[in-house]
Amino acid sequence: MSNTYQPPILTVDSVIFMIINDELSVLLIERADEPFKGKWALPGGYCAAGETTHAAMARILSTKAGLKTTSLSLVEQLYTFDTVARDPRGHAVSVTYMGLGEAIEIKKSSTAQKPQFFPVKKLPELAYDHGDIIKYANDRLISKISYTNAAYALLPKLFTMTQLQSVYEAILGHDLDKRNFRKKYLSLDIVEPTSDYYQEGAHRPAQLYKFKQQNLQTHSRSID
Amino acid sequence: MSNTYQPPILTVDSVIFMIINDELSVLLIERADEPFKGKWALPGGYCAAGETTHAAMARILSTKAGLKTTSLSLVEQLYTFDTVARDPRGHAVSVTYMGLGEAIEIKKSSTAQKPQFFPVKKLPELAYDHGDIIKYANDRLISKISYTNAAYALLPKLFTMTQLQSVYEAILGHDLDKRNFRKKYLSLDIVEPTSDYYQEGAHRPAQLYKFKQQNLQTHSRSID
DNA sequence: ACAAAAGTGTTAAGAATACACCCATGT
DNA sequence: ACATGGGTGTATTCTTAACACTTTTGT
Repeated sequence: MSNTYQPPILTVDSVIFMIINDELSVLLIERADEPFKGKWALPGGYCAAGETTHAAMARILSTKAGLKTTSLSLVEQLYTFDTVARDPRGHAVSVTYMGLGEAIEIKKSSTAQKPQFFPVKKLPELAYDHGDIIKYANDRLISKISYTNAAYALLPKLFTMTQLQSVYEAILGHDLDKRNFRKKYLSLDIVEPTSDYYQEGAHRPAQLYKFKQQNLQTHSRSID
Repeated sequence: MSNTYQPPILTVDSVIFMIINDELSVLLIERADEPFKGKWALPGGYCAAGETTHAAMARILSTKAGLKTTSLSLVEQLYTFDTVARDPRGHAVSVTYMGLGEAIEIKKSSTAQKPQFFPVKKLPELAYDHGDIIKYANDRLISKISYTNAAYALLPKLFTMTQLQSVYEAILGHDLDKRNFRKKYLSLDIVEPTSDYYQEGAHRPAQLYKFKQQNLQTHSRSID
């Protein structure tokens, strides 16, 4: 309004989930400086005038975690936290995003900030309110995967029904019945079988499936 | 990062819903100045350093629309929009909130900006991207009312089953079967009958019910 | 007696759950 | 031949959906 208007500091934090060894895992960075030096934090940083929050997220992920946004198959805004006393520099507002991708190797050499994935069940000591943010993201992911095809973003293009089921089990945190899961998932009509098979180990090869759509779609019934 | 850091402009916009004459309606203000002079807009304004977005929303609703936040039984953050070219003054980020309340009279005298409720089916010409924001809020409301007790925020403490059903019909946009609605809603165990009755017109009086909880609760099955 | 909204039950179809064995492969 | 994970069907219970008449009141 007046020419003395001073906006709050605006930051962006990202919760990047991947399934690693059948566990839902989140990308964290060890803080090199105070505050919270030595603690682990979500990749985050400042959003500047003229830069969208989404662009800021992409820039920060790339520079601080060596992760290209192109490795993420699904990015969704989560929530905007008022964090009046969170940053010692004063009042800040933090826009948070959730990103999902197929498991990849992070190049540790690309930064001094040691990006690393941790299973959400075994998190280290966290900086700021990042524990709350991860909890919020995890809750959102549980509901997204229940009523949408979001699992496509955590799997390779072709995958077996067992892999798909284990993504659900990792996120929902409980086991599912194999027969019921397959029956219901196929009846949702969002995946289709391919003519390829995946052979691994001393057992029958598994048929490979793919999602009909590689973008977020809501389906009729929910999985839980 | 550096001492030359300049954050984007931060604004807050509110989508206030009430049920008026059995129609879902949204609070709008006629713009007195350019840009979009004469068009209708969501109540919104700047968020300043040291002020949380929620506090900014309360202040703006009160000063621009004469509406106290205490008239709202449920306030929920919706989404944060990057609006690079939205405000002619340059890059802005807008945090949006949805507020639900029981239908009340707005004191028009309290401001020059003519706050007024419009049915969401019959909106006037809107400023900025406020049509998109209202659509987003409406979608969120539809899903919230389907799997939570959010309807409590749009009704008086005591209400009849017919009133409750008509809240659902106004939001979902289609009619529901009276017997099935009552059976299912009662089986959710989130409302309870009182010993009071509501007598209006030349017909049998209606039993009054109340919600067991006056805060947001997720329930097991969904209404649609 | 009539108009107007309140209130109430049954049946059929669809969805969810529980549960155990055979199949194809490598060693 | 055996170990390993892949793949499949049925019976029961629960949930949803479709549908019409009686009750209570004021005029």
